Amino acid sequence: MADRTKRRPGETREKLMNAALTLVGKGRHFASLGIREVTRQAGVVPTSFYRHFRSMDDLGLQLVDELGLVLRRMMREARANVLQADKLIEESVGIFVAHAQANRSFFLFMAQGLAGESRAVQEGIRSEMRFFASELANDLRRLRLMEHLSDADLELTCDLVVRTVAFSLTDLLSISEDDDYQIGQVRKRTTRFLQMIFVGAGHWQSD
Amino acid sequence: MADRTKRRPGETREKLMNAALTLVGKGRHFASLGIREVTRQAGVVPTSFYRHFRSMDDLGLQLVDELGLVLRRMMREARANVLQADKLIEESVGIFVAHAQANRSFFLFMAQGLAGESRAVQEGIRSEMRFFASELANDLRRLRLMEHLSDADLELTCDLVVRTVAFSLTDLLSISEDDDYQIGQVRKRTTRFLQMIFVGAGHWQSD
DNA sequence: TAACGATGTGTACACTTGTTCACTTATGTG
DNA sequence: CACATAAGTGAACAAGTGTACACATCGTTA
Repeated sequence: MADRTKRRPGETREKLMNAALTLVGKGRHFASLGIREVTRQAGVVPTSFYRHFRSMDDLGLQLVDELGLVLRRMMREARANVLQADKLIEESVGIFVAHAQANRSFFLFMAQGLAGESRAVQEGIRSEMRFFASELANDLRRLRLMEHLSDADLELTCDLVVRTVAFSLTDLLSISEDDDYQIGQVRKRTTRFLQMIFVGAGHWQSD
Repeated sequence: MADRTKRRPGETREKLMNAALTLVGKGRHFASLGIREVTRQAGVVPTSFYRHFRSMDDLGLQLVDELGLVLRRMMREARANVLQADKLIEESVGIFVAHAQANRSFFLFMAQGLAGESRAVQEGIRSEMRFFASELANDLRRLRLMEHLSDADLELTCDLVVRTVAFSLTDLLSISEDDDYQIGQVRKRTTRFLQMIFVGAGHWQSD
């Protein structure tokens, strides 16, 4: 009676995940969300939740998986657009900031999850970051950059870069979505951070 | 009838703050704590909460203030113990790790608050980190280190250092309290991060 | 077409939650 | 000492919570 149209499979599942993200985007913390709250936001009856998720933690885990996709899309774009090495850092940061703005709720969820309540979600996000760092290391090798570094030191550098960018994320998410001046400030600052790290890596002696 | 002893002023207030920290230490997220839950943990009747705090956010804010004291104590110890410049990084990281272990719940709360629910708590923690960074910059000036850097670039460097250490915090807090091997790994890794940053700062051209 | 499994719905129940109110008790100052 | 004020208490309430159960509906496959 309530629904007069046919159901697309997995529709409610998406609605629930989007609802959780929406609430996070509105400033709520994921750990404080309840099942009823999410289903209400999704326009779905509470019982439906259990058809798709065992618990809130479970939903969080599945969000981490989707977060992985977002990150991969971002990497692909960066690889396609960054051509010359001298603008590498600046452009990459630009792309990152753009993606963070476009998927605000997702990244908000990621930033929360790093120190979140569910150990599994925490580990999932950490794992995504490790993957990101190792991909970055591959790219640098491919571009014949930082060739004097040992594999371990290159990995160290990339880890530091990813952490720095992730922290900038929290800066970005704590300011207004359309405060272009402040966004520009964060971008400039992040760029300088990375430049300083790469200067350090450039003079690093692997011994 | 329930209490047979005299009351020390501010005792319940402390009990409540400690209760919140205890729960955070047990793996809960601060944003998901409720007033009743905290009072229960503190062994106090729910109504008492309102005698000291307006809301959970309020309690969070007051925790941030105490966090400030912890950080200041840590800085003082670092200043007293770090004598020669060549071991500066290693020893500072050691002191930091020791404090993080000794005040686990406090730092857990700090890590959570950075991407937390309350904007005010978030801003408070950020402000503590800024203060920490500027103190670090003062110390480096006093020790006649990094004299080739402009004030702005020195501040940039210190900010990056503090961020890196703060991120290591989340590594530290996600591993077991008494897994000495892993703790040593985090310490080594953090030390190398900072060394790389300072190599970068050492070769940085302020122009 | 018949039957089945996956998905969505409505109702119900036992708890927990935040907050209020009127009350007792302790503390410190005139 | 008396008294004002701060701190702690217990009962109560309306609202919200997670979860279970039985039932309805859809798409697919036999």
